[in-house]
Amino acid sequence: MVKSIIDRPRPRPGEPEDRLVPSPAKNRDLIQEKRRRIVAGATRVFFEKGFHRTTIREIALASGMSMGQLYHYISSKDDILFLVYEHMQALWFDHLATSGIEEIADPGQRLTRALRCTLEFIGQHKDLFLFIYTETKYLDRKHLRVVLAMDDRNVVGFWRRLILDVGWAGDELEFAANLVSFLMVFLVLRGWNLEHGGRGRDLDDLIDFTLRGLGLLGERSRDGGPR
Amino acid sequence: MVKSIIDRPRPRPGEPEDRLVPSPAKNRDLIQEKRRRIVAGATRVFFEKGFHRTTIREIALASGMSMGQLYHYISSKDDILFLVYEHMQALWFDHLATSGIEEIADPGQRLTRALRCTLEFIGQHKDLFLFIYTETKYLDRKHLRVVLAMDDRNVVGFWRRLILDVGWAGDELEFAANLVSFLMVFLVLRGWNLEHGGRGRDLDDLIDFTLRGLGLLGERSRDGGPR
Amino acid sequence: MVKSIIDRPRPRPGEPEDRLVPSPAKNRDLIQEKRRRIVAGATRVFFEKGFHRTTIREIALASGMSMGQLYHYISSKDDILFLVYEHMQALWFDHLATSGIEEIADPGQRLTRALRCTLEFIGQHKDLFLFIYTETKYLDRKHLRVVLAMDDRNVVGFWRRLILDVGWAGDELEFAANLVSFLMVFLVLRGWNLEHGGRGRDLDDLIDFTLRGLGLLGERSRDGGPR
Amino acid sequence: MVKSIIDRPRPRPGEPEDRLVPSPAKNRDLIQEKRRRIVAGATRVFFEKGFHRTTIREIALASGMSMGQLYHYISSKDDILFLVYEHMQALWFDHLATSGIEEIADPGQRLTRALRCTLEFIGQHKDLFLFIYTETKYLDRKHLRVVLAMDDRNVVGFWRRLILDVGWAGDELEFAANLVSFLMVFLVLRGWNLEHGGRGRDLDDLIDFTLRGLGLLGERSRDGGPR
DNA sequence: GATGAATGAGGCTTCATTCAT
DNA sequence: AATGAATGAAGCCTCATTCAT
Repeated sequence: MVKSIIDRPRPRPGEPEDRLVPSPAKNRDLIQEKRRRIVAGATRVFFEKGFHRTTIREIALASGMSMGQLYHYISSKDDILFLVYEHMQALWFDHLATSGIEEIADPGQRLTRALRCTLEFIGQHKDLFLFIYTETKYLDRKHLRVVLAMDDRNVVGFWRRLILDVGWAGDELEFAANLVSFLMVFLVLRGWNLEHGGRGRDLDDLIDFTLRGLGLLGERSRDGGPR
Repeated sequence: MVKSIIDRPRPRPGEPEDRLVPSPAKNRDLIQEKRRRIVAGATRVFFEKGFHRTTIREIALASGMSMGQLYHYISSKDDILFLVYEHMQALWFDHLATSGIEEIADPGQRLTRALRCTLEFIGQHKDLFLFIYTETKYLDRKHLRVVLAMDDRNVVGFWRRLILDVGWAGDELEFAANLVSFLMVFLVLRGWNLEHGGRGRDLDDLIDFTLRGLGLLGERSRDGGPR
Repeated sequence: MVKSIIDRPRPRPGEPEDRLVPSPAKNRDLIQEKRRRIVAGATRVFFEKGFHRTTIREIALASGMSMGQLYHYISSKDDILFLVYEHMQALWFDHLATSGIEEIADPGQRLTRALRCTLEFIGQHKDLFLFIYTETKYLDRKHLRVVLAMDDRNVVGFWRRLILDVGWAGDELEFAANLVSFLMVFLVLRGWNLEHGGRGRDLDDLIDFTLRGLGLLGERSRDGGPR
Repeated sequence: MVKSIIDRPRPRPGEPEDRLVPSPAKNRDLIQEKRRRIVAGATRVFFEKGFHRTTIREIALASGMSMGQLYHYISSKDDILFLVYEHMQALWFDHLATSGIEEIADPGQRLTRALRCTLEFIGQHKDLFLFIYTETKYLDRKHLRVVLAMDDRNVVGFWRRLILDVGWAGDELEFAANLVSFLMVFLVLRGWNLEHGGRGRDLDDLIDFTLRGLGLLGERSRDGGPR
């Protein structure tokens, strides 16, 4: 069961990534290493100027590569957006994998913990999420299809399983899993006008709201509930 | 009190819009009329290709204007994005104003009605909201500042007042109002993977979830609650 | 002889100006009045932004006219440049005419006085001269020909006559008259790096230099010479 | 002392030119070579139509480059104007450097020789000087500041030193150096109405006039004087 | 005579991608 | 495998002039 919750999607040879982000390079490890640098460099500039306003030249510079080299490991600007997305998911899964969620026996507590764990992670990568959630739609059709599938399988799927465990069923499961997935980025996407209060509270409040919305927390109170 | 809930923000002479979207044209009515056409034309093409991929030439064509004429009534591509945003808010306020919300005496029922009313409106303008919520960040700093202020005052402010009426207070009010505002676009932003089920249910489910999350609905049940 | 020195060139009906700057308007006085306003408005904006960077719209605004009205009294942007030039010459001649130069019997003193008088005038209209001496070349061929002819007849001609009176002759006369004409704008065209010293001296120094260059002042000394 | 008179200002790495005319190109030699071609091509078309009426496309064509390539080596149209200016100064200094001026021991003869040498040079590059002296003012503030500084340092500075050597001093030095600098372009800027006479004479006449104006030539005579 | 909205060609600049070295 | 120079199609915006009212 553990495996079914956190199932980090590493692309394997011959798998989607290869078809989506083709490269003439032979050495698979080198490709991985270079792409890591590309993602690292690209995000840095993307966060400042957004996807459209960032030029390939700037990405190459930030990645410490020449433009020729860059195009040796990717084949279009869109590819980079896709790699960033993939990178985000990998990071998230790694975070979850080391959080001990899987060892929690009680479904309610496991869900609560997953929420907190995810929110903490997102809070640590605000820029990344802000970026992804506003730029993803600009992927070309080909990449977009895959990203949406990844999101449904990995992210929504993750919540689907956890919610299923607390006893949900039917059509509403799909609804609930998507909604939770959506709520997780609330603080980041709306963060700008929540600056005033105690940061810590927001996180608890959001978890409470989510659980209560799901009907897992009786009445409004920040002290009670299965944590 | 009625007035304080729905307070449609029409720009007056000398008001923000004039400074933000300057035009050499003298006739204010003509400006309004032409800008209406620009917004209508622009949204049509924006929905298809997104802001960045849409050219000014296409906008002019879709608006039935020459490029020169277009630039007689706006002064940059960003202006158009801003006008679209403004248009959305005006539409929303008009919708609320004719919905009879203000006549509902009970605060809980009024909130519920406002939620439904807003969701219906957003549902009728999916393209518009999908577009706005992913492109707004690309406004230049000048326009962005105003848009965020408008959102806080008009949209968040609307929920703030309604939530206040049901007995909330303190820091959480801000949190709650923003969260509700955020939830309203859930169906639109995530709509793509909720296609399967009965469409009608989603709306009710989201209202329930929201009210329950706010602690205004006792237990999970799709039959109960103040509708 | 007096007349031959200062011969203010007022265009008469059917004269050059009419052919060069056509207008459908009938009332000659009205044309004059409107054009005065155009020149006044245009120079104001020209001085700030230069000819090319100033738009017709700005000129209309600065002249307190509509664009339609503007084009009723001129027929191209170049026309305005031409009118400005003409205006400058008219101003200069008026200045000379009221300076009493003509009454000075001694040719040397008359020349000296004319130099000073011109320099003072130019000093009072720095912007105008700076503008004219860098933009004139942008006149279209038709206007340019006339402007050059006017300059040769009125400005160079003015110096030609004065220099002739002090006893010059031959080919050198042409050379000298042109050179003096050229020297008069030195302070304005180069003024920027002569800011330090006493402004008053520059004027005297330039007169001395000119007279000495012409061989009309024995040795270098700012005290001697026919003033 | 020799060195202090003709000090051709070649831009070095990290020097002004780099900041003023940025380029993404790496190879410095290639930049030099390409810019040489740009200047050569640009001047050819500038001379015909002036700066404002010449399009970037025409410059690219005349330089034998694509527009993309052109913008690889400059970053705005103004840059080109600046490069032309710089080119003119480099040419002039080269001309002076090979003229043997520095070997002339007598200050008066050295000055006279410098005047002639400069006039000959200007005469050989009429178009260039005519162009530069009427377009410089259209440089944007950033470039203009540098151009004026260059002129003051290189051109005016050159005359300043020569005049100093013949025994001038004080405030008048500045005045005299600027005036001489100004007089050098007289023939070019006014050339159009000196076409008739013997061309050769003009040059001598101007030198005489200048020296006499400076008080270095006793009386008016075209035979005497230190040549 | 007056108004100012409308035209539309053309200006400068950018940049993802390719390819010779 | 690596480099970075080269391409050229668009992109956004301007503005002198005309013309319907």
